[in-house]
Amino acid sequence: MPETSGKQAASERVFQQIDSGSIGPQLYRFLRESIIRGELQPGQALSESEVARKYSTSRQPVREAFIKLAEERLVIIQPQRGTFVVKISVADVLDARFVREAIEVAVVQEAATSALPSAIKELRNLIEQQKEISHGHNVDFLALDEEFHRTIAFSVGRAHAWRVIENIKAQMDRIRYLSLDDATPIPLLIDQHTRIVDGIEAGNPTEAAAATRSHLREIMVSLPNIAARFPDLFEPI
Amino acid sequence: MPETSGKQAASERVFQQIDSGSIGPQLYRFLRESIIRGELQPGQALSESEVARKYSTSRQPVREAFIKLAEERLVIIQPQRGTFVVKISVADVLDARFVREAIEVAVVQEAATSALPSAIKELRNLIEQQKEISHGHNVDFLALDEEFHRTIAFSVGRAHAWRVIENIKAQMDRIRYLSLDDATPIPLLIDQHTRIVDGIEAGNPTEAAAATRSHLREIMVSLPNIAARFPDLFEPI
DNA sequence: GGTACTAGATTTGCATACCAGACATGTATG
DNA sequence: CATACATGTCTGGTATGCAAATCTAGTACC
Repeated sequence: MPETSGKQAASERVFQQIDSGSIGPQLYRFLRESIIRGELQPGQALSESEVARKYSTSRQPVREAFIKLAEERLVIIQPQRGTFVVKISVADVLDARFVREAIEVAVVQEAATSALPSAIKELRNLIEQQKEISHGHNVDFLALDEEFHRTIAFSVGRAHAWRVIENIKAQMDRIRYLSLDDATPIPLLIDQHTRIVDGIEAGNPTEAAAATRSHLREIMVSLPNIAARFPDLFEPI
Repeated sequence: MPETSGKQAASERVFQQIDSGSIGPQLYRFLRESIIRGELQPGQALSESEVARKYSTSRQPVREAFIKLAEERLVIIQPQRGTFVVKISVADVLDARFVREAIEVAVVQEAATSALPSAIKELRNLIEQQKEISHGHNVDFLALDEEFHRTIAFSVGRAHAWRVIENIKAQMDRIRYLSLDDATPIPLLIDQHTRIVDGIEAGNPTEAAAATRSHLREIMVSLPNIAARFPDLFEPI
């Protein structure tokens, strides 16, 4: 214990990446990513004190992180029993998808009526980057895909709408990480991205919306397969 | 201090209404309502220890409530400075309205294609109740209005979508409480509700969506007036 | 062998103690 | 008079201790 006070040297912590701010939110982001990536298995127990020990902090920030995760339905806190990574619920995924489609379609329609040329250029640029992803690096595609959707929202000043989507999206992302290999082929997704930008550039909200809808419905194709392949990770229906 | 242990008799607490669960979430709901109703003024400081004393609890649950309120942008936590009720931001209200419209239009469209007769009956019933509200009891109308919208969502199994709306709605509700007297006349709002249900019953998603959109845009009419009338309660642009 | 019970270990919720940073105020200094 | 500075008091962030509920293991008993 070389530290004189409670505050730990930030660089000692495993989860300290480029994160800033106080420990609670940092832990939240770290655990959230771990759950989404499947590194923390559905059903697994997460005790406050255990996590606190592991990351050299106290129970307090851990507790705050747990509460946030519980609001997103990524963990469930059972008082006096324990906190557990929730199994993936098909219903939750579909609920999240529904809300995401509703918001994102509205955003894209706005973009189709008012996006600046610079934004369209940025989107085309992102699509080019997506094309350059080597076969098998599907994780990299996920990041670029997220950036693509976020860029659309920000291009019309809908940062708040994106924040709502971002929260909700966690449930969908768990599926995407599970289906890294047998999901919709990347070239097809890139085509869909292209259609979206085409609709935006053409100033055609209807077309852009339709393209966004079919793009966001791809997950409904892979979902049943994934649920069948990993029954242990899913909530029984 | 007649209590032997830390746990207080629940009935002693002011905010104990019909609330259940642990103290943190209860406090959250209570403070949230207080802010929405304007009983806690925008700009007002809320110290953790002060609130804890006032409601005979410790700082811990208060802290959890503050964090939740901060996520909804109802308060802002400034470390080592204080926590303050945020002034109403016109941009935040419009952001919330945009997302709400997107989600709720999607829900209503679903309702128009698959709502059961029993749900339609319930909605008509709610409209009748709204008509019976005596002049000047606008607060009662707010409750029935909320129930109307929630009923539509639940009638098509979109509880999750409603939960998202509910969170976001806080920003809009602050305006509605400020504009209790000079807002859109209640009979007009009831007409709009009727149009929505008509569209649903007719199985006409387009009509139901259009009615919902215009209904949810009413706030944009009153917003500038309110912002002009209560400049102190609003974030300077 | 099976069942009821008890003791211990864990769990989260809540309370309390301590810390560093921000701020207001009063004072000394130019 | 103005400015720099010391200081006391507030804040939220963190650490820790305690209580109640729950689960587990083992044991005694039938």
